Amino acid sequence: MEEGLRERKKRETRRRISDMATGLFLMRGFDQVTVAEVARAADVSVNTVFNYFGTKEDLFLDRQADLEEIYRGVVRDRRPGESVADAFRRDFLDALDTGDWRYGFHEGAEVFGRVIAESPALRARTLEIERQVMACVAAAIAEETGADPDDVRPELVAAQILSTTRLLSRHALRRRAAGESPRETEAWLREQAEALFDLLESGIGDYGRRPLVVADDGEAAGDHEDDHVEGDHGRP
Amino acid sequence: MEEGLRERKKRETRRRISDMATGLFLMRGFDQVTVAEVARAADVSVNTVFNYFGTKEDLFLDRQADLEEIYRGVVRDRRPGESVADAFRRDFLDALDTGDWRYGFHEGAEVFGRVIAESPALRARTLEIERQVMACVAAAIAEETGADPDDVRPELVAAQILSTTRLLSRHALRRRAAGESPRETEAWLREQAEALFDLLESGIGDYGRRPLVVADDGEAAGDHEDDHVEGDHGRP
DNA sequence: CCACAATTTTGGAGTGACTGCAAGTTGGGT
DNA sequence: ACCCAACTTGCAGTCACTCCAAAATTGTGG
Repeated sequence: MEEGLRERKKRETRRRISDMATGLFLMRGFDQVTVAEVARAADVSVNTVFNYFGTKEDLFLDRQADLEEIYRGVVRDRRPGESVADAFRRDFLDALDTGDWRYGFHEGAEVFGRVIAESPALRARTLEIERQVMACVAAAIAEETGADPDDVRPELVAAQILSTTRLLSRHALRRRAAGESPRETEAWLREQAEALFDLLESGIGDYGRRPLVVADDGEAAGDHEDDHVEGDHGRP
Repeated sequence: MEEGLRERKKRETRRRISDMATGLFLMRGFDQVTVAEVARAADVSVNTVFNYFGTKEDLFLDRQADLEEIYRGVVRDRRPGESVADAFRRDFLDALDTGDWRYGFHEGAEVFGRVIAESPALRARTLEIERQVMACVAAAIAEETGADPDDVRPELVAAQILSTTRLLSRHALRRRAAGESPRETEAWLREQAEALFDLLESGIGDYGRRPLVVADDGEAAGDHEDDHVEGDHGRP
């Protein structure tokens, strides 16, 4: 059985709902659009929406599976001589070249990012997805290197690499949102990616080290800078 | 003005609500307790609960400000000769000695952890808090080292260090939940903390590196456990 | 073409978090 | 005693989400 009418209609309905939802969210913001509206736009009932998507957030963020598959590939298909960190560095720079969506460089990524940034619910879901992707990458690394089940290092490596790429993506979005041109942002990203991955690979063990002996006249690396701490105890 | 009756009552009410809520959540789980129940237990109206706490999750997770203050101190008060990573390693091991709550080693942490793990809403909020704490630590590092506002390294260092401690805490909770004794878990933690911080400080650049030359005969491709950097993960 | 079963869709009636508003109630200063 | 401000409360409403049973639709065998 290649594909019955039933399967096709289901796929189409799902696609229609997802597209309508994405369009509305991009246009008016996540919190300003109700699920009922999405349902009406897609010409289905609210219950049908929840039949296809577990939560409202899933209407907007439904690429987790793809992401996991891609990252698994990055780990699995790394080249001879490449470490895991090397492979991700290359993948990041490749994605930068091709404008791939996986790190948020695709066309319209700024709008996408803004919508997420403006909605607490979407931010939360994004973090949860990142966590699960991290676990997935850790599992891939563990399997690939044949690490002991009790070995925590695969998780550490995954966390550190993905922290790095996430940091780069976030800053790229912020810069684009602040009006920087794509060219500038890309150049900045390329430079920073090299710097951060270098730091990542060689270790942060010396970062911010206090000088053992206090020079009485000049100031050595990483010194005082105490005006007053800007108190930000507030809750969100 | 020292403290009027009004202030005292407010403080007491807030405390009563928080305590009642925590007690109920620990006993029956977060999702099994409604805000209305908390309100009834604290002898206030539902609106009053939301007057003190912005969301239901905040009833359970209200230590973010404390956490930020502590971590700021760890960065600011690191000793001569200590790097940021060193300071956090020391803080982690100190907390392990004193059974401090900040990394989840305090009495009853398992129940606490289980309640969080079982509620998607609480998990999400936890991630958001971790993100904000990370930003706070990054800011502290940037200020302390006098880093350029465009320098991304403080954020990277903060992310990596906190990823490490989070990883350790999470595994500790899982082990305790799986029935391991406090003594065993503590010993495991001490060992792993040293190993992970060592890896963190010296860099993960070689982790999982594929061999450059492939022996052509047989199957020496690269799915054996000898293709990752050696390191002892001797367990007790 | 006609049952008949399996699956999908839908409406309706909840639940629970959270908001806004207008009316109490209380504490502090005069 | 009086008043203002802050705090509390009840009430009505929105919205995401769930449960359930009744249609509507599709696939299958006669």
